[in-house]
This record gives sequence, structure tokens and C-alpha cells, in this order.
Amino acid sequence: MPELPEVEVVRRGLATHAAGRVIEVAEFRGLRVARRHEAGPEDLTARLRGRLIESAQRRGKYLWLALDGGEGLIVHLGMSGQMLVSDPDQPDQRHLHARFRLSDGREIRFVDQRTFGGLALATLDWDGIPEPVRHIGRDPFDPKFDARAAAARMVTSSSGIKRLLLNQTIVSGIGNIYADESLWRAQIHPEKAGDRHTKPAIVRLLGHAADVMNAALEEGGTSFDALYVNVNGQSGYFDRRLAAYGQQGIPCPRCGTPIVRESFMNRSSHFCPRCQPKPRTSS
DNA sequence: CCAACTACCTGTTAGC
DNA sequence: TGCTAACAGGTAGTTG
Repeated sequence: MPELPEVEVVRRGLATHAAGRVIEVAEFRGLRVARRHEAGPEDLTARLRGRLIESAQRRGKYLWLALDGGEGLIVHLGMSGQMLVSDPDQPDQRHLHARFRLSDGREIRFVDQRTFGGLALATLDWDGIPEPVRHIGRDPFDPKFDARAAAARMVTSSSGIKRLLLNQTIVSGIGNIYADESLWRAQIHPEKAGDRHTKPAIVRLLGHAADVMNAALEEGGTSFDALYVNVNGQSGYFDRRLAAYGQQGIPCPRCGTPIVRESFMNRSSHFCPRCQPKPRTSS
């Protein structure tokens, strides 16, 4: 998916193309796209008609459109979701699951090949966060993100550090790509346990995470194919800068040792076996 | 509490 | 060429 930089690219697109408009018609196709909305797609359609989109917000990989009346339309892109600005006469995209006709005559379309993404309407709390997003921790782009507090939690855990980086309740927005890139930059093996690090070392690691995700954001995010695009359907270019993720067999940019790929939590970890040596007591 | 596993989907690619 | 298996950026739920 879209990890933090890619979701932020989409949020910015929605801030430009959706905020300030009114939803004239909302349309949902199938039950799955609204499965997190208990009352179902018909309820969503009815409640969204005529609502003003005040702003586009994000925490971690969760997006929402803040609406008048103190509610938010939550958008999670899952593994393959897209929010696309389209003209009404453009033919339907493959895997189109929702469509919003806006007061400026354009449309926002939710397109999702793997259907792990979805939409829901929820009440915003006093802090402007939708209830279903409350459990998500702040992300490194959040001015109030507290790296020392996140590090303090991680050093009490015997879990491997990569698992902790991917735990969205501790720090949000990091997925498989940027976890591997952050660990490569920090020269830490993904399975080194949290409690075998010092707090400052983890604060440094989180600094690398923020750095690499900021660098990715500046290039429009990471896209390996046309599934990961901004609201105008354009891909980012950060894939050219990846040092570890997907680079198995390619020399480490730092020491020249080939990057290795290992199976991890039903997916993969990529790291330099020399710069990121396996700890003696792993996980 | 945590780790490990599962489910949820479609599409692409590698290997035979 | 066609079949099959493995794999792909995530989250949430269950089980032990």
C-alpha cells in the first residue's frame, strides 16, 4: 500500500480537489467497500448527500474527509486503493467501488483492485479524530509525534524491532517498505529485539524513518506500478532511491554486500547482512 | 499482554 | 502456450 508518504500525497490531492466542495451524490457499489460502515452503503449514500467537505485529514495511513456536522468520511486505501479525480464523462475505472459527484462538477472515485480498502462515516471526537482511528498512534509527520515516548514503549518489548515499527498503535504510517529502509539507514537487523536497544538508538531509528519518508514524499512517493498513484493517476519516483526494499541480490549502497531477502510475517524483509548483522540473541 | 496465525481480494510474475 | 504457485505496499480478528 500506500504507506505514509503515499497516503499523504493522496491527502494533499484531496485537500486541493475535494475540500470546499459539497458532495451532491455519493454512490457505492457492492457491500464490501462499506463493510466497516455498520449501517451499510445505502445509509452512507443518504447521509453524504449535500454534505460540505471542510478539509482532508490523515493520521498514519488513515485518511478522512472532515464534513460539516462534526463527522468524517474515513478512507483507508488498504493495499491497492486509489482516490482519483475524474471528469464525469470519463469511463468507469476497473474496480471502481465508490463515486462522489462534487459541486464543482468533477468526481472523486474510489478504485481498489484488492478490496482491502474501504470507506466509513464516523463521528469526530473533540480532537477531530474519527472514533475508529483513535487506536492509531501519531505518525512521524505529526508535529505532536513523540519519538521518545514511542522509543520508551519499544525498549520494553522483546519483539523484534521491525514488528514494533509496523505496530500502528506505537507509531503509525510505517509499512514494509519504509520499515526496511529505516532499518537499513540505522544499520539495525530487523529481528533485533526492542529491549536490546537503547532508547536513544530507537529515537535515531525513528529519525531515519521520518527522513526516508520525507524524502519519499518529495518524490511523490514510491510506486512500482500503476496501482500507487496520486489523485491524478500519476506515480511517484522514490522506488529509484530504495536501498534495501526489493533490492535482494543487488549490492548494498553502503558496503557492496548483496542485499538479502528473508521471509517475515507472511511477507519479506530486505536488509544488508553485513551492515545489519543478526543479533546473537534474535527476537 | 504477546506471538502466530487466519481471513479478506485480484492481479502479475516466475517456474514448470 | 497454459497451468500453478508464490507473492504484492495492510488491518483486524481469533487462538493459544
